[in-house]
Amino acid sequence: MGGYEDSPLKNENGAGGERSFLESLSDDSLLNYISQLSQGQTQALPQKQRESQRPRLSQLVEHQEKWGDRDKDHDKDQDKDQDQFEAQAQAQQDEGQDQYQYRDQEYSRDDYFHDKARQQLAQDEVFREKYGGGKGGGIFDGCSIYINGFTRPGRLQLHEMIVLHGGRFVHYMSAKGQVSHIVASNLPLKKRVELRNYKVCRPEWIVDSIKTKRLLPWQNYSLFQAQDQAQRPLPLLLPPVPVEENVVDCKHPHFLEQFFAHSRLHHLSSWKADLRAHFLEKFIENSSNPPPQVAPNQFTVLHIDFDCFFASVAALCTPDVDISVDPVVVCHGTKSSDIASCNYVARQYGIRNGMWVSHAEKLIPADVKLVRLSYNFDQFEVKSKAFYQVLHDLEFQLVLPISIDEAVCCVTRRLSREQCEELCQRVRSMVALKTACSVSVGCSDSLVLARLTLKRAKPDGYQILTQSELDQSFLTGLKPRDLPGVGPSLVDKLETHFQQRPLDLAQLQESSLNSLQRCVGEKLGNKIYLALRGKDDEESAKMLYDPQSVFQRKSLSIDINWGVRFDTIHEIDQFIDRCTQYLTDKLESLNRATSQITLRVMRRCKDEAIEPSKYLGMGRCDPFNRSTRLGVPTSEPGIIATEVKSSFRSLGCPPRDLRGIAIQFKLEDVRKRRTALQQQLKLPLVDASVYENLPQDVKKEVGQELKRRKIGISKAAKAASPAFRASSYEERFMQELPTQIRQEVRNDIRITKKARKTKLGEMQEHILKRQEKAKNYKAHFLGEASIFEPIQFQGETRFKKIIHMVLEWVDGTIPGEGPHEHDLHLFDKYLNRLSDANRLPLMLRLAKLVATRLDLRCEKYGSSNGFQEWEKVLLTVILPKLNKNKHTFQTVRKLDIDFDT
DNA sequence: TAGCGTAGCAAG
DNA sequence: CATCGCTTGCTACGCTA
Repeated sequence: MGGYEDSPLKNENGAGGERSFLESLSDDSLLNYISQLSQGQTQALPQKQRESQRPRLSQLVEHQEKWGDRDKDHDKDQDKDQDQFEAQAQAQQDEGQDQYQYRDQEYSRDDYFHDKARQQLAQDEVFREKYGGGKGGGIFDGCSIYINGFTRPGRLQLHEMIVLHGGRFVHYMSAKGQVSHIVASNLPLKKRVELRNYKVCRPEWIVDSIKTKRLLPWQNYSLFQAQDQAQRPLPLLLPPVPVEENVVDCKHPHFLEQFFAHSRLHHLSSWKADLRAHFLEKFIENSSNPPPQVAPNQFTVLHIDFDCFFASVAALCTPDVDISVDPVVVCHGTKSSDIASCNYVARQYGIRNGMWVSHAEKLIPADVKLVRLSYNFDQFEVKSKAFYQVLHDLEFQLVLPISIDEAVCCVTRRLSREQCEELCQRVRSMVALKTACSVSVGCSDSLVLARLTLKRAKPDGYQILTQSELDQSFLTGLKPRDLPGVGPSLVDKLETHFQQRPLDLAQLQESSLNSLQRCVGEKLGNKIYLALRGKDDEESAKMLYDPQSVFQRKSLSIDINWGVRFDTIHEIDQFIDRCTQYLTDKLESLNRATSQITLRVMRRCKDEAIEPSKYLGMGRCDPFNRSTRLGVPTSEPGIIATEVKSSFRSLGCPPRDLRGIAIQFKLEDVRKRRTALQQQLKLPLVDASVYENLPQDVKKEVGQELKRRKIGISKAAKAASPAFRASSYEERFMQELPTQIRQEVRNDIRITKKARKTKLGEMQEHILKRQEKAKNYKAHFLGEASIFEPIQFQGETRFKKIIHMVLEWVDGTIPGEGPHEHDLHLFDKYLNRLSDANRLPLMLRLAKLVATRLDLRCEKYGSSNGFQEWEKVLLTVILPKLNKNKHTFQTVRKLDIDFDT
């Protein structure tokens, strides 16, 4: 089984930006190709040749068999489709809204576009012969040119010029490697980024080359240079664009980055994750040595923690601030800004961490000045590093990271009181020496007591107490809140349950296990019961006995609950895309995958002000959760984003009421992954013997490509026949739909298939059942921005009727002048509404049907204005809509249809 | 009764 | 100016097969 190190090939575009031949293949084609190579059926071409000739395996291997009688069958298929349509339409006439109908469409790869491309190549040839373009010796010999968007001169004229002068006119950007030049007059930013590695030039390149009768250097006509110059602001009219430093608009592409850069909580979380990862790394590295086994009750632990870490470090970095005299707080602002950390002088006035600055100001006497310091995240890291270095140098058997400023250190034997004293003092003086900050230390023979003694030791001190020394007097001064795992909510529960406010730990110790469990639940009750006796519960002790499992990452998530203000679902979609990208990048670097995604949406409470008192804060919100199982682990941003967007819609939160978003991935178990799962879940595998048989020169390349795609090489797979197990395209297609839609499609297929075979009665029963279900579903989810709102076109909401209408419209206008502008505008609006509602399958189906229609009429009307107009509509209106959601577009890419225009 | 999805909580 | 309310993991609880 090959390892899965970080993929070196990720997005690695070579000069010229061409994808390598292997990269351009779909998984199936790749596997097919490998197996053929292995059997010597396909000639392994040298790199150069492969690049230029670029055999379309998809065509060679899979099309050929079907090609012959495909055209003949086409009309028949179409009729059959229509019949099915009618049958369903009939059966569902009374349902009124059959919006969720999808049909078992064959989205096979031998599609309109391939047929079309073939035909057009042939046409070009005819054209060239007819008008006597140079056979060889043409100006554009060897150039494959693609025209993007509106140009001047127009597409048709350029097409003619290119073909007549020996060039190849590329109609669709299906495999980007096939294109040598792209001609465009203007490109939107997104496109520019996408195509930045291509030779993109203005149409004048073609015109001028023909004029001068030689191929001019394309660089002189580079579109990007021209556009960059055009976009540069005039120096006097516009003020210099400031470097955007503080982006607080969540619609801005760099919002996440900016927000995180300033968020203390984000820093705390990621520091913690880093520390844990680092710990694991070391732990595994050292596991060749005898691993530090902690025997039950035979250890000493020190819980070590900085005194008001942020405040101390920030004060150290600021001259004229004395942490022992001035009341210091660390915060961003002056009013509704959270206090991240305050020193003990400030605490004397009742100021606490988490309090708003405005509140703190009120607590301070008029003659005292509250010192507000800003965060210095870099310095926090520096101090923390020094801190952990000290701990490592002290040669504890275990240094368990709790957070940036806090650690639990373990000695795997019981130390005498004197030894404990010495150790505590040693730690404190060493840290003070290296960081100029004070830490406090709690020391005991259990984790929980170390934690409690630490509380007592603060600030700037240490305390030692063993389980046997624990008595009433120690507990008397402590509150339930001091127990680990007990927060405000549990305190309230306990105080209510025991009718004692405030509640003392000494009192609580007297209550029975049973009583505690009734109050807070089984496990928590037990945990508190044990803690009051100085003992660790099993869950907490795991940290000592099996730190590896405790520190192993089990989930990955992103939470944004500040600055979230959107107006439209598109903006939210974009935001989801960015969040997903952020997470999948991490997934990639962790080399892990997810198969369960949870979306949490924070929605403004009905009675909460639009703008809460905290600047850009979330205010009071209602949370909504939705989780989805993918069935197959993935790290593909496209698949994941589709899923999340779908979940978002199903929660029906109006865009303007959104105040927070969280996306969480449950991670696959690291040990089970890749071996058992791959086989169980039918991920494609390449047989090791097949791989071994590959010619040497290709083997390495193929190996890298397989790794990039996370396709395993299996020694176990059957040596002989099917070299891989790849699911059908239909299945693949389904895999990439949002689960919710997928379920509907599946359901539909099942019903259609069954209805074909079974008796009328059964069919009706099914339909009744489904109607019922659909009704319930609908009742549940009807709301703003729901995906289930009926979408109208020409006063019609039934999709099958709409399809009929559109097809009639297409048919009726092809022989003439094409669609009327007004009609087109209405159609465009309808498509937008579909797109807004994420009704991808409907859009796909519509696109596919129009494409098929054009295909059918091509022979007869191919040269008519109407046909060409419609072709333009397909390429510039319909398909770009599918492209708009790049993530869903993936589905399409896999099918080898390229919807780029 | 196990397993699932959702919600809530605590921690730093 | 404001302000940067994250992220992980456990537990409880209600529901359903």
